[in-house]
Amino acid sequence: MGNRDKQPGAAEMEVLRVLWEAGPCTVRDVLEHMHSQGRRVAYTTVQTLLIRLEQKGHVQANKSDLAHIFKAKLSRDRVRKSRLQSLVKDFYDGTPASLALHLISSQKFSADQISELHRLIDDLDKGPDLNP
Amino acid sequence: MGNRDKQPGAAEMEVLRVLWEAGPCTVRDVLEHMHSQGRRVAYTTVQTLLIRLEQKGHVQANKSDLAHIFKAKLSRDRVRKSRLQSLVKDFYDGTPASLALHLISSQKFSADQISELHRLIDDLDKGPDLNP
DNA sequence: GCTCCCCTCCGACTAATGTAGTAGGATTGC
DNA sequence: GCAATCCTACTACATTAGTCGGAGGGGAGC
Repeated sequence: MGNRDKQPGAAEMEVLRVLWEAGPCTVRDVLEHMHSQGRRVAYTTVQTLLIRLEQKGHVQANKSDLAHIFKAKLSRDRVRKSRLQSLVKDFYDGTPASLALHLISSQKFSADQISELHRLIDDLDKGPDLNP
Repeated sequence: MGNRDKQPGAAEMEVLRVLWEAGPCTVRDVLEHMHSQGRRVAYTTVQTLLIRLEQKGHVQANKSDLAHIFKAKLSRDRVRKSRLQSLVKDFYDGTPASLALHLISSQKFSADQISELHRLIDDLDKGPDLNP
């Protein structure tokens, strides 16, 4: 027990998001991205966040240049998966399908989405394991 | 900004879960439920958790008897909704339908679930707003 | 009445998280 | 070569979350 799959905190997530969207960044790059999205935060705050993420192994730092370049090691997909799993575990009986059913029975869909759904479900019928 | 919709922490969630499942409880009730699920924790820890939840308005305390009785005010459904929303906002473009599509295209379903899906989607076709 | 147990109240400590200031080295523009 | 600028490193502080111990009140049983 201990470091199971603890989600990054909110501020750390904001930084990760920038890294995912913009690719490898210096502290200043991240800062500017955040500022341009209206997020008011100090240079050193971003720096601290990046360093902590690095210490946790969620970010990789290239320190060969003066301004270090930080790159996300933890993928967006991994975090998404983990968040999804924890939601499903806590509220949908551990069964992703339950969540799917819940969504479909309670959300509004556009016509496009409905045909997409039809297509997907028909695929499900035919053979769940055809496309790798 | 500030207290938007901050999710309860992990330990608080455990306590809430007991309250949701077992209904109104004393500190000891919650403690015993947790112990019986193998969760090792001290009496006063549970007490603190309950009191903090009360301070946040997530739990209501009836103090007329010697042993106070705590009842969840924050519903499981509300937390579920909030967790779902935040997942969708962060990873599915703000569109629950995207999550639904993703789930359906990436998860395995049982035959039963597939027919359930068919049923639901057909309903979607006919009239999305028929059943209130 | 005395003792024991259970309960609440209060305080406390640690770790994590969010936030940022300051010091001082390196780079660059003149 | 010097000043302005940018960067890192270090330190710090507040808040929140998780954890629990001890003091002291009140009721139950002898």
